[in-house]
Amino acid sequence: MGSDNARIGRPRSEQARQSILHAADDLLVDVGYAAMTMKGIAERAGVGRQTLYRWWTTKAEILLEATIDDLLEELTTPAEPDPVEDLSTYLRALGRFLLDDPAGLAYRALVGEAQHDPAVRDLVRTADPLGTSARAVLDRVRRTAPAMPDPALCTAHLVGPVVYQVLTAQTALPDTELRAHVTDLVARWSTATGSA
Amino acid sequence: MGSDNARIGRPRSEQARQSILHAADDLLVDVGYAAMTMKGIAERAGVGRQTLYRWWTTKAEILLEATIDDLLEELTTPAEPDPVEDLSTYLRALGRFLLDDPAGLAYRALVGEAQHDPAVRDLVRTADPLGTSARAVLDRVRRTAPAMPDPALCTAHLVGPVVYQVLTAQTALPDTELRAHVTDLVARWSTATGSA
DNA sequence: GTACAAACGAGGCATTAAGCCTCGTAAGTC
DNA sequence: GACTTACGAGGCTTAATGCCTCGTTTGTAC
Repeated sequence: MGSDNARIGRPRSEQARQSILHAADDLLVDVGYAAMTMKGIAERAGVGRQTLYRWWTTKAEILLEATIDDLLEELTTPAEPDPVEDLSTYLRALGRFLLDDPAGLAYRALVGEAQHDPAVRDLVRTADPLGTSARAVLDRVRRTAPAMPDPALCTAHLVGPVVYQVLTAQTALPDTELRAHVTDLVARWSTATGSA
Repeated sequence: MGSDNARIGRPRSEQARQSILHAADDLLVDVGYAAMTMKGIAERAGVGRQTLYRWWTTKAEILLEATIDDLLEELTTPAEPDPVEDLSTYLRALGRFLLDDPAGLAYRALVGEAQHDPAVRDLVRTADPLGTSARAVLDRVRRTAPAMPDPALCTAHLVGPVVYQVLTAQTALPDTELRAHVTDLVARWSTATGSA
């Protein structure tokens, strides 16, 4: 599908760009990722197909650009003094986001496509919107949790269960489980170590 | 793509079926999931395309059937007396499996496709091979961990971080992190409760 | 304001896979 | 040995991809 040549720049008209990104977003919600086509995006946006191919290589690229701002905004939760509360709030928001929000649907579709297409894998890994949002929360917690390891590992431990549950079961984890999970993590990160 | 009509039964010749399943498996490794086609599978297996459409609806269905046995076998780890050791061994095997094993590659591709196609989502959720394998290990641990909640939740907590890390970063979690994670889980499941 | 160049909408094109259809053939059953 | 069902082969319609060429518009240089 996608070749190697990367497009640089943007459409001349910012309004056209917004039309395209909105068209992609709407199409995803309307027909799903599989039935979403470059042709369909172009038609819904009222632009020529070549305009799409000029600035983007795949529908995944368009979709990521269309949703990344919403994604980062939705996953920015207010700081709370208690670390457990802070992280729980974040995970609750994450679960809701992945299940119900259009941008969450887009993120799931992109992670899915990343399993099929190496170019999309690199794209999502580089943007890493979920990791970025998690890092923001984890940085707040770090003051009270000196034993926190590498942020990437923390992120995986923190969000892994939630993401796994949504990807495989289309379900959110119950609140009590979320709290227990976060409590364990904070305890381990606060004291010297939690294992052998 | 996939309609609603479910195929029942199998090819008349078991040998033909094996050829098809092997062809699907090989094709996945050779060209990746995206470039894998029904046409390609049929040609490599030396069967007519209609034979594929007669018994399966999508390449995902073929792939799942082709790899589910390997998958369950690879993720069956020997019992160990210490629960922490038992679960750690399982998670280590899971990480290796998802990263390196052809059946692990297939599982990732299927989870990816499940984000695009509701039919595949149901298919994978019903088969739930990873959940099945995790349950086997968790059942062994249950004796020493009376406070374990719903197996589905336990599975999400146990394997979530590992799966997330592989899906998003194509990386395994380090051994020390795995142990710390498992230690926390076992501690919580052993005592009355780990949260408020 | 006029000239120029780049991007644009439109749509034609070759290529390819999906999924259905119909052939004639090869198995298994009674 | 007749009947039935699956089979391989491949033709077909439809539709998306990604490239191409047409005018035409639009923003900039003079």
